[in-house]
Amino acid sequence: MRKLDESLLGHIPPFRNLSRPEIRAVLDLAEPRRFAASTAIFDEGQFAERFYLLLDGHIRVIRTTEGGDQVIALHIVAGQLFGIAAAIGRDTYPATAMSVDDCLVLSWPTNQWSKFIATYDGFATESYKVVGERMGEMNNRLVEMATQQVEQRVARAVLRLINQSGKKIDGGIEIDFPITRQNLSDMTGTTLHTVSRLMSAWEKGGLVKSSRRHIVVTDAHGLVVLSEKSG
Amino acid sequence: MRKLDESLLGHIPPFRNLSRPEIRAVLDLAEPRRFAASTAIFDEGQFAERFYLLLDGHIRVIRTTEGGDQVIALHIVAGQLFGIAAAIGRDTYPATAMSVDDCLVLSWPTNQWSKFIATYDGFATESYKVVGERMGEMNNRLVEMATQQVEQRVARAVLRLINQSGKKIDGGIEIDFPITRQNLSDMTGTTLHTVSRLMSAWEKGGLVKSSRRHIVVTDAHGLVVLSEKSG
DNA sequence: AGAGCTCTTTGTTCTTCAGCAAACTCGGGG
DNA sequence: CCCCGAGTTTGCTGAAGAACAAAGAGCTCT
Repeated sequence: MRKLDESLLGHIPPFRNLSRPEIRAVLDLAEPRRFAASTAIFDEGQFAERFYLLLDGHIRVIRTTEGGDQVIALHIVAGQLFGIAAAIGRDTYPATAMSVDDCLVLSWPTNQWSKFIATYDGFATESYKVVGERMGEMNNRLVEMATQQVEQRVARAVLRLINQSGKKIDGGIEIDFPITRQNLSDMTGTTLHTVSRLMSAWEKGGLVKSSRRHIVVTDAHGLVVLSEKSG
Repeated sequence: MRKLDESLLGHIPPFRNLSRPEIRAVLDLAEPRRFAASTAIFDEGQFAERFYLLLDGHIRVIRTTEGGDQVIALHIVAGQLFGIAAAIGRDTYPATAMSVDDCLVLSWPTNQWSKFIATYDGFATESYKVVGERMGEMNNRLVEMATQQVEQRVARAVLRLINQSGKKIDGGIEIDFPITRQNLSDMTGTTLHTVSRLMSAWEKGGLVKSSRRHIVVTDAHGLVVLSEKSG
């Protein structure tokens, strides 16, 4: 296997403060791997053998209920750690990680976690910041779910997606990975039918443009206004 | 001020592995304080100057929306750390902490956090476990909010409360702190009216007994069955 | 090019639960 | 001891959105 290049990690927050030789050491322990779209990287409840860094692509973190309902807890974008059960004192993964598109990931054995934390300057801080951000996001979503109507929730979900991984194109901002109405409904606790109706209405109102598994927001401000409309 | 007794901390998880002199050192840095019922200990967004340990009483962690809606994110029971913004790389509190009943708390300056983590054996591990547990609980609630009906959600909320701080009395398990229908509705994203109706129905069905700000679960198993009823 | 997916749209019906309204009850403070 | 306020109950109405149903539209694989 070809050696991984050090420039891969140099600019990624948890590794930003590391010296060249340190990055080399980290990379030598890493296992790189490609996942095709819609592949499970690990499953909820599984023993957390490794922790991961997403280098390229998008990952969905999913929980499934006994009843078979799916809830998308969050999306991971390139440059983020995931599967870091160890960071929160767990030894199993709390949710399933599924590749959305083609993904390139690095992973390390979980037993290296405490070494990384102890050894590498800034790694602990940045990792816990990631935990904090995810917690904050979940918290916000909890509040939304408890207080907002479906239309507001879906609008916010779309806005969150374009903030996290929107790509500016002419005529708007596009979500740069495939996403279905069903996915959006799994993020907001509604049905694909309702999402479809909302999207149609928004499209008529000139807020978005969408095609199969693809969404472009043409009037982000309008969506924000909508998402703040008091129920 | 009278010196705090070492037995206070000896059995509390994050401090369990500490030696006598270490506990002494920790206690000497702590500021003990009593809060009357329904007092804010800190507010959402405020600079996280200190972190806390609840020695006695119950605390509600609350988020308030611009629209004035309240959402109860979680309850803290005696023996738990709270206000540990530092653990998740934040410098402000993500939510408001409000005493439910009379509370006795210890607190330390946040700048001691990293010292505690670095110095005291087991403190880091246990603290991150706490973060993990809360994250898990929030995650579960998110899934519930997205997939379950009101009755199931309220049933689960009550069950969670008796698990966390239920007291066995004859004839059932009581929630050992004051709680209103409004509170329960703030935990489940519904209205006090709906909760009231549910409680009345449950009382008729022999599942609970309740009076003003006080709930006793007389048939926990029945509630579990109810909470699992597929929507 | 066609078959067969998966994804999307749109219509109709039905349920759940929020909103509004008003009365009642408990408990504590003046 | 009575008043007042916080907490609770209950009835009624209406709206949001889920469920059910069915058809249409792109992609992809032979």
